[in-house]
Amino acid sequence: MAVRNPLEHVKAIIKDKVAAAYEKCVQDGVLPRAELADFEVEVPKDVSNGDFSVNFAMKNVKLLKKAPALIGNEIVSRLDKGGLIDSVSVAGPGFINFVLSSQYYSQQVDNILELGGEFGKTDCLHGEKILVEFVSANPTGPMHMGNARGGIIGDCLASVLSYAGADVSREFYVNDAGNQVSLFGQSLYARLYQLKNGEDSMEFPDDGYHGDDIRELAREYAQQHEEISFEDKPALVNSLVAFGLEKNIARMKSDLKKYKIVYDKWFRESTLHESGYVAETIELLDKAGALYEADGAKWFRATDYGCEKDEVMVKANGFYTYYAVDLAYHRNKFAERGFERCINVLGADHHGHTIRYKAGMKALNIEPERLEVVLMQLVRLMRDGKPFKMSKRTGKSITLSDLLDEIPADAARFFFNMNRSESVMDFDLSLAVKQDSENPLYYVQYAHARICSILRNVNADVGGSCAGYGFDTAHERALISVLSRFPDEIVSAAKSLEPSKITKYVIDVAAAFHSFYNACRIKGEADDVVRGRMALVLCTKTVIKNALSLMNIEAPETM
RNA sequence: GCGCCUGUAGCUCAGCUGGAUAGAGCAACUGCCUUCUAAGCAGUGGGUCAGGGGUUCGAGUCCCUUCAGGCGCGCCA
Repeated sequence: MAVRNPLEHVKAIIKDKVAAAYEKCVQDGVLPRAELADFEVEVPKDVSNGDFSVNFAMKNVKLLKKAPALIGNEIVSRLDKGGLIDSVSVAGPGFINFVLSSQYYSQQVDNILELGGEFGKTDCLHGEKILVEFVSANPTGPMHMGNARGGIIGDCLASVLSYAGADVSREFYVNDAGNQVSLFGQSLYARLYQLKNGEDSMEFPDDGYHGDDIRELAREYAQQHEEISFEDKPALVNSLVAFGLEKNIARMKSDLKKYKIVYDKWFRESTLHESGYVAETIELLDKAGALYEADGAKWFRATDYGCEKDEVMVKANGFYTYYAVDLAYHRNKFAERGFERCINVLGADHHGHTIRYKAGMKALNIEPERLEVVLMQLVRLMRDGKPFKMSKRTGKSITLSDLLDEIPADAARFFFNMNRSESVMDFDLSLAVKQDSENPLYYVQYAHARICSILRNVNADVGGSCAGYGFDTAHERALISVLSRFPDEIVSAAKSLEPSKITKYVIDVAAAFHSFYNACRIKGEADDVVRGRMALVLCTKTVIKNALSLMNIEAPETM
């Protein structure tokens, strides 16, 4: 019977054994009975301290009124070792350290072999329905570097959550209505007019979109429409907006696809207006007594729900604010579509939104904890160790597709998921494109390719079992304990909403493997050694492959 | 002014719900290929965990405070 999370499993066993030993201590009268503080079983940083350590004695030093070392010794002398444990000792400030047996190690290896492609998956989120919204860039122009990072973080986070057993949807919210879109239309109109009547025929709106992509769209529009009449401006603007949005959205989809990001849903803001959902949301707030009128506008009493100031919902000109629409969108996620949790990956410049969303949710009677925000610091682009300047004059900066012209999608995916999202990130283009050890992706992929090479070169009947081989060397054991951690790493990444942990982890796996590879030969060793080590190599391959496939990165057979 | 985030080795960053002598990678130096991929391994040097208080068996981690950097505070989105 395979164990999905072996580390958690063995920790629970050890914990029970310690608790039972304490019970014996009480019966023997060497320790007083007390309501125990919770204690932990953990993997020591320094593996020479053992496979697992328990802080029972330190946690309960006050309750038990004895020195930690003494408590530890009493526990150890009454501990039932069973087949799993080789030795137990007390060390340092009072840790009870466990060294596990050969049997334990071969069990771990067989367990991973048995689970294969399933190893790493757990059901710690047992089917929770979770929506992850990420990127959601304005469709008024091309995507930039911030979107590149947010895209990877969101995509990998979604994968982590589904490995942890959740029912996950990826969503892109398309702002295809509102003020920005109307500006987009005005900009397109102006460029089209200039195109037909000369550059100086019309002044370009100050707050319009100055990028070249707008000119390009106007040109394409002109090519595809023979008769263009400037007389009915609203009609032309509408037509331009529809044209431009479709072009831009299609382009975002294809850029993201190159980046291996595929969404379950592209949710359009306009649908919230068309269905009357925004109006309905405002009505609900009104009924809850959370609205008032002032200066011709409708305000939300956000201060009653923990905000610093109230917010306008309906402007004096009758239009909804961005905030009102966004709140309706969030109500739609929870109330209409039944997501239990929603996670938004946002750039740090949007952090002020969080408290306002939550205030609105409270007023709408939706538990605010169900919305979680992953704040992502922005990316500083570097080249050869120096900040990479983008030209302001032309309005040009590095777009997501420019990035993919320079570096492979996998390298970008790995890099953008290396740091925790809240750290400010320097992204060095010249480093990412280098195919050597400076890029940790190749370090990991190299480990996988090496493994595949071993599998090609060594003829061994590994048949899915290490057949009880003891794994007595430090390198073998270190590798096995790293491998066993995988499901636990997924759980930890899922709980902290931090997919970068998986990247860090897979680097650890590669390091443990390379180390093992250099210390332990396989070819030419005795039969049982060959069988055991080949099984271990297969396990390592499984873990690297599973972790990389979670990140949607290739695991090459040769390099 | 108020709020959020950040500050760990020369550089880029880890450090799990507080745990043992604070760790990797890069850069520098020294070793290791007649045997499974040297895109690798082993080793050396490198630190006032921004500063100062506090909480306790124990603080890089929690609380307070000062300093430094980033960002946000529109009837923009």
